[in-house]
Amino acid sequence: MRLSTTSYLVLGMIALRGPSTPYDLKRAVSRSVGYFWHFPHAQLYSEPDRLAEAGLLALDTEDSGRRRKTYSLTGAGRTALREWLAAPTPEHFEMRDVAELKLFFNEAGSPEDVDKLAREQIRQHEERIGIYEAMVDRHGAEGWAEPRMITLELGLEMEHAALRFWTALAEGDLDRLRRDRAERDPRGPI
Amino acid sequence: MRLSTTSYLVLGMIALRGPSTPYDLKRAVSRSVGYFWHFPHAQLYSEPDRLAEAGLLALDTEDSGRRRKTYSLTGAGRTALREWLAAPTPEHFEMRDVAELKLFFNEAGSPEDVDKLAREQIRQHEERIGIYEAMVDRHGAEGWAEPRMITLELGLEMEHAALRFWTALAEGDLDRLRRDRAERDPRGPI
DNA sequence: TTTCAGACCATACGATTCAGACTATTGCCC
DNA sequence: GGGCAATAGTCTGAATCGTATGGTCTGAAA
Repeated sequence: MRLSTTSYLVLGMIALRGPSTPYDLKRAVSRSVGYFWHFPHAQLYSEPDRLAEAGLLALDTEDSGRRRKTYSLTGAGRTALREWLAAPTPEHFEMRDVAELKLFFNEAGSPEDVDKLAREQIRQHEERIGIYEAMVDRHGAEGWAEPRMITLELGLEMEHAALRFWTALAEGDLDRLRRDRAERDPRGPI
Repeated sequence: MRLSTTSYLVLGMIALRGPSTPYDLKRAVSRSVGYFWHFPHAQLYSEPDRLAEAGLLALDTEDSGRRRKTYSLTGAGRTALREWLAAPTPEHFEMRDVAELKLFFNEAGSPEDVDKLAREQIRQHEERIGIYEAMVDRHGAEGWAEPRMITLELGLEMEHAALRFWTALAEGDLDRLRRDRAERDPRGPI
């Protein structure tokens, strides 16, 4: 069976959290990786069944009340996950950013559009930075010891990059952005 | 009819390029927005027909040889595009980054995995920066006058952010990343 | 003149993904 | 025992996806 990113998301989440119900997964995803990659929750209900069929998860069904289904990793599941983690990652990230698309097409619109767009993006990215910082705070100064907090740092770096860009654009000072970048990364182009 | 991001991609591209065949669109996309957002080319063949049906594009079919179909914007099409460009953009960008996912689940793998991942990402982002810089060069120092070059600047800013992160991770110096960021964005959290 | 490579161009299709509406259950407070 | 929020799960039609396949045109080698 072909394993998709969603498959590994499920395997990974169960590896980190221990045995989980689809609802557990849904909540865990929405409070972590869901911030940068959206996975529709319906998949988190159907995917575990596929994985169980393939022998990568073991299923345990409550025999009273809601009959919740709890899935746990099998040896094969853990192996599949480990192999994925160790394998090369050739795909470059994909940045699905509607704002960037609109910016690209701005010639077809009016200049005020760009202005409004930039201000809106600044607000959005500041808000997101606030959320991420709050998460960092909640885990205390020693949070960085926790491996799964590390991605937050990547998220913050990206958010700040976007914020700098839209701010420079709003202030009509893209040249300064370029100069700053050149200064900071002295290795220069390539 | 419900217009998707792909719809606006097609409308926008035709607005920028003038009348185009699906193949034109496919190439234009692959050399521009395709770098940050992947659109499967099959859609660029089917979507124009939907838009033509909705009256947003006009269709002109070659009457010899390949019978290529050329689509151009109608008034309604231009209006739809303008409205989209002027409308708010509530969605936050989505960063589909398999490397980030793997990093999040790294507890389930081995430390060498993270190391390999980081080195690979550094290579990838440096390569991509090279590509973007080459594009900038090709358009000369005055390139920034061209509106559609602006998105490249956002792309570069994001690439450098990712590069800084993975470099810091490889060097085990995430704290420095945080300090640098705090220094650069003195407004602090939020 | 034939043929062949390689670019150009287009469609088809089954599988997966998707949004989001909809339903049902549970625990708890009043 | 009514109301409500949180919990938990299902369904559906539509959109999207990757990929395989199959034409067509140009130019240069043979």
